[in-house]
Amino acid sequence: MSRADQRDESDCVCSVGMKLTWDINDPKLPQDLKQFDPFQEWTDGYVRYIYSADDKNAQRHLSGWAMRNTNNHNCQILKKSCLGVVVCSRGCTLTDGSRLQLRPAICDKARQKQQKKLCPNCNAALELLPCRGHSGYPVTNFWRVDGKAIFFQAKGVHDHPRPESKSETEARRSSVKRRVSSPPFTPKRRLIETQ
DNA sequence: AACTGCGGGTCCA
DNA sequence: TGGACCCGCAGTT
Repeated sequence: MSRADQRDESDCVCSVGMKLTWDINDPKLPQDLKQFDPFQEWTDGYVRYIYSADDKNAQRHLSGWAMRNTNNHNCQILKKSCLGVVVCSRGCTLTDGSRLQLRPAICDKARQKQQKKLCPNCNAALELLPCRGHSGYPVTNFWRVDGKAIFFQAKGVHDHPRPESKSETEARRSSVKRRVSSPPFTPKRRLIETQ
């Protein structure tokens, strides 16, 4: 195993991370790097990148996918696994012709609340499509800081649509808040957001 | 309130 | 032994 990385070495438009041979679990990672990868928000597949330790997005271990922290009992390597995407159970079509693809809440409790809400478009139930892209289990992302570099490795191919990016979700949340503007008691009409 | 990372702990192959 | 996952804690946004 672990030779899955050799796939497309041919079209070497590849990243810095893929030009080198390394694994996130290696005792020694490549040193004295002269070049880094630009941050990749939507990684997919069995890929590796090497970011600069100065890259803000890499520092925050960001991803477009909704990734939650996973305890791997290794304080050197941060591991995250994908939560999938929240869709309308009826698969309704939005006015722009697209489908609802909400970002699953990262916090367990918040996600349970989220799943009880209804589709903001057609009021059908929401459905969480779990990620099964890594041999039946969620896609995993690994982050490891070493020297002036942040090493990133992903395992698995997402088998579901993309959720809203984090920034999109935050933008929507704050716009809803602005519209409703802190309701003290609102017994009715709290199905969309906020609580 | 929700996000993020940590780490103790369980279950299972 | 390692991976998936649950849970609570704590600091941050």
